[in-house]
Amino acid sequence: MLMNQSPLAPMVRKLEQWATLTDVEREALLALPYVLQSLAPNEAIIKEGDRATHSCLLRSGFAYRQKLVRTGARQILAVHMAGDMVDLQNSLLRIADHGVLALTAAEVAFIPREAVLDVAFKHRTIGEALWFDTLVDGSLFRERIVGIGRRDGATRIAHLLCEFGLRLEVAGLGSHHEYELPMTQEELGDCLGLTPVHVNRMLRILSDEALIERKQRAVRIVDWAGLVRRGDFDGSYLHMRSECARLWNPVS
Amino acid sequence: MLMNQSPLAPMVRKLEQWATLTDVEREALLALPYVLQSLAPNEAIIKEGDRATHSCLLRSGFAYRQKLVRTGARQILAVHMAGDMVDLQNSLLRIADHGVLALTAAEVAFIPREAVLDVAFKHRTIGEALWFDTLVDGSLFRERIVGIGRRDGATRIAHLLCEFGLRLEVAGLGSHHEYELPMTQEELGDCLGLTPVHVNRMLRILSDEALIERKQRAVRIVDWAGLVRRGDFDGSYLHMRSECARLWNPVS
DNA sequence: CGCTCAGTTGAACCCGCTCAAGCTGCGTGG
DNA sequence: CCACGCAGCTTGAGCGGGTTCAACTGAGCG
Repeated sequence: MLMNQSPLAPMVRKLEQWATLTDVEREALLALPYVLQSLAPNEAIIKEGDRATHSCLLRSGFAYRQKLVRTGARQILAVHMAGDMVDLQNSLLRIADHGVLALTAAEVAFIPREAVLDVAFKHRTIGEALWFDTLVDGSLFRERIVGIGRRDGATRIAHLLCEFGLRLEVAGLGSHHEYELPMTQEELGDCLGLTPVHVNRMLRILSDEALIERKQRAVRIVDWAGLVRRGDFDGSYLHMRSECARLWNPVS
Repeated sequence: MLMNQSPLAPMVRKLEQWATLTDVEREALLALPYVLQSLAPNEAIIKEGDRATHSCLLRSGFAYRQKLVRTGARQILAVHMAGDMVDLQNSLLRIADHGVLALTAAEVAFIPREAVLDVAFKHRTIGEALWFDTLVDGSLFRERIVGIGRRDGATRIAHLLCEFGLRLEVAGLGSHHEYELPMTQEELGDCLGLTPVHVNRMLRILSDEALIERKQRAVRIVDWAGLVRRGDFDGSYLHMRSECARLWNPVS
């Protein structure tokens, strides 16, 4: 089993965060049919309103979900990174209620919706893991609602920086306290319900408070515990394995 | 099969919105083990941080999901009505990342988590319907993010009034253009990321614009098409059967 | 009849927005 | 190798939607 050479290997890695898979199950996942594709920044994976026939595994790069309002403003709903299944949501619901786009250059694998459902219901553990994955996405949406609804600008940004660092580290893409942000300040604003100008000012404040250091898009978190406090961050909502809890709960 | 007399009948009704069930499947659902309970307003169904062992069917009344921030502010994430499965999210994820409380007096049926999973994976159609149900919850979360992040107060309220009316009508609990709001203005505010004072003023504006009429909590939508426009409402995100589309798309 | 909770209204304030100008880094081409 | 262009970042000044604080009204209830 040459798992690491399969284009679908990142999906196996991801699902093993949620469940322990047997060899048979891993093979069943790797045997899924797929079509590979490379995407340029801002190229659409699926457009709002489209009929989704395929699910999409993000193999490299970053992607984001978005919705537009009548005035033309954009709201970014979530940012995804290599290993994420970026379109279980839309593909299972059939009609896409939101768009998914490449944030950076990205490689994706499209898997037919029916094949995903078949493997999910043939192998209960896989099914539970996929379902769980969509539920964790939901948990991130909930935390986003709380942030935008009830936290001020600086807190929102601090929170996002914590979340992003942790997710990158768990995905094996970097360190939680030093990484490259793949988005512009405008995109950050659309993510957090702020204007780019305000994002800029709030980032400066976090720097001035000696919580982070920045050089272009590179972020170094100088005072992790401080940023966690500043961002009112409690990572339980990420539903990661318990080992990670030390990162947002400095006491334990 | 005395379906209508089973306390679990509302769940069957709900799932049949998402899938066509056979008699065998209906019976399998009604045969699920459960424990009934009555709840007073603001009584907790599950608290944030608890280990969830049961899923919960809301048989009557209203319930809501919430998260608290450090400052003490509350964000209401979703409001649920009779027939909704209010805790698939938490119970499948095991550790509750948000609390669920009764909004009004309510009757619920607790179903063991494992029994739900068993029936979902034994009957694929049921499994798909339950999964679909959690995905639709996710879709509502996404729309909420858009509203709070990118729409102003009056628009948010108009949008919520449209959503609520439609959901009540589809659940068989009322008419989309005339119903009783089960929440206080403070709760509305916590739902929409506004203060109660501002909710009050925005409701007045919608009245002044002759879109709605109010008498205490009773809402009558005088100009449905106008409110849909005012609230930038497009109900696709509810993923209802296509017949409903006429309600938010006055053209067709 | 008086208490309490929800709703209503007014006035002052402030966080975040808007508009606008300048800056920085970097790719491109002459 | 420099000039140019452009996209993203930075900073300032003024404005406004929504908040905060506070007082008052009204309905339900013991």
